[in-house]
Amino acid sequence: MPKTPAPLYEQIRQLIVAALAAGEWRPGDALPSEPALAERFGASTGTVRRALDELAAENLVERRQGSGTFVSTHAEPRQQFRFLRLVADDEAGSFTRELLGCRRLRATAEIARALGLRTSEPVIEVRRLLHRRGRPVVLDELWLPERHFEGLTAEIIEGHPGALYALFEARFGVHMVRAQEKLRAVAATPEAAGLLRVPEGAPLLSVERLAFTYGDRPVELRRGLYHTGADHYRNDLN
Amino acid sequence: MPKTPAPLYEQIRQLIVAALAAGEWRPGDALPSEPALAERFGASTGTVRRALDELAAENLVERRQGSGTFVSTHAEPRQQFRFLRLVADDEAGSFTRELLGCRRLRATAEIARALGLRTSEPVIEVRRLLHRRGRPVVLDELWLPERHFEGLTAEIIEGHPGALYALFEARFGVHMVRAQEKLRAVAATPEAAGLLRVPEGAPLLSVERLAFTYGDRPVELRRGLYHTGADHYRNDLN
DNA sequence: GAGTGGTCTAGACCACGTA
DNA sequence: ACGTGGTCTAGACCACTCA
Repeated sequence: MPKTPAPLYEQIRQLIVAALAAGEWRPGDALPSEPALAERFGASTGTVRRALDELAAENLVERRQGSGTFVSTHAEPRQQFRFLRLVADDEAGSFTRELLGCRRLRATAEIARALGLRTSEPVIEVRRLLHRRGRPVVLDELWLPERHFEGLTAEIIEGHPGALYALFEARFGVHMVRAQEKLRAVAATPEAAGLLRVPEGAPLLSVERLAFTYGDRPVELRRGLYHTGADHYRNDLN
Repeated sequence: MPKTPAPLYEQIRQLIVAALAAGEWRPGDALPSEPALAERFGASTGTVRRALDELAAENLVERRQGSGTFVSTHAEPRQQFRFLRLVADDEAGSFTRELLGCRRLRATAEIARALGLRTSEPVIEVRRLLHRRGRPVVLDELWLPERHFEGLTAEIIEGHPGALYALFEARFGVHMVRAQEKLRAVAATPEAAGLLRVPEGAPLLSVERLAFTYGDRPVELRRGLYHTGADHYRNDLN
């Protein structure tokens, strides 16, 4: 039985993703208008429109009536904490960052497997704290393949005012598209307890995140320890 | 400045939701065909189609090519554990249920607030365990407004083979549409520790869920304690 | 074969943002 | 005033399901 080819709007969607991955349009840029894209792909505007709507639903592009269709960017205020689901119980207060360290090391087996690297390939490790109302609530450790983040240092991170993902985008051309998280409750190690100012062994929410760029390529492994005393992780199911 | 009226497809969407809430079509039923609905609402099939597509995206209906559009039901195998995000680290093994109790009581202030009841209105409390590979992994406590679940007893729960939400749907006509969860890491109380067979004070994942039926009416408050030793809570972000 | 949803098109008109 | 995306329509044809 001959397999039905993917519908035209899906093919066009994939072509646009490929163009995004190739950097034809950068985050924040406007895409060509619907008629222009329809011309380029030899389809009707309705079909192109469908492809763009799918991309908008995936948060790869953002549509603005009267203005155009734009490549999503983490630099935008609304996207700032797009992947951070921790909210204060009273919904108030924002985060401040404290960088703990940034160093180069060789991937452990676990990190290599997650990121699709060979063991002992170089990765960059970043550690930091997030505070809310002066109290530490999140201890983040993240690992990045060095080949995509060459030259990342503590100074660069400290010198950037926005979110980490905005920095990655602006400086290394790596845009995070989606992520997968695994949550567990764990007991605070002595080190984590000290940094988060909780008793040793206190329950913490462990959030292991694998983040992907265009084309489902994993480019960041992150492990967060959340102190859920006055904050909680919010999730909407449907 | 005169506010633009909601687009036609959105008005139609809301009319269909109202019909679902009124029970015009029950879970599992087929909706009328697109041309029939277009006739009923005085719109083109394209517009009705858009309304149905939105409802399908919200999981209120399910579309089956060649067959029709059907009201979603938790009785269907794929929907069985639609809201349960706990998966085994090795992705294998399924759950078995053990009912611990079912009793009638008066709503505490917290339960009343969450469910939009007056304090001390009657609610039904259900407690149960979920096991995987013979080990207890989830301790659930849930509270339901009695006025929507009149006559619910342990016998009824034990006599029903499928998921709780399928039972609620079949017996009480209450279909759960979406839910909101708040996650925290907590220390096991003596009782929870005993039931989940972990040491007292061991870290557990607390999952507080508020579930809604058609029209965003909250009809269930649930608190789960998950033992995340060999399982984790999975969440996909985009 | 009849009926359903899925794809694709062409075109009209509207609402919005920008200049 | 112009160009953008948003809504709505009408109709052709395809793919799938089921009797």
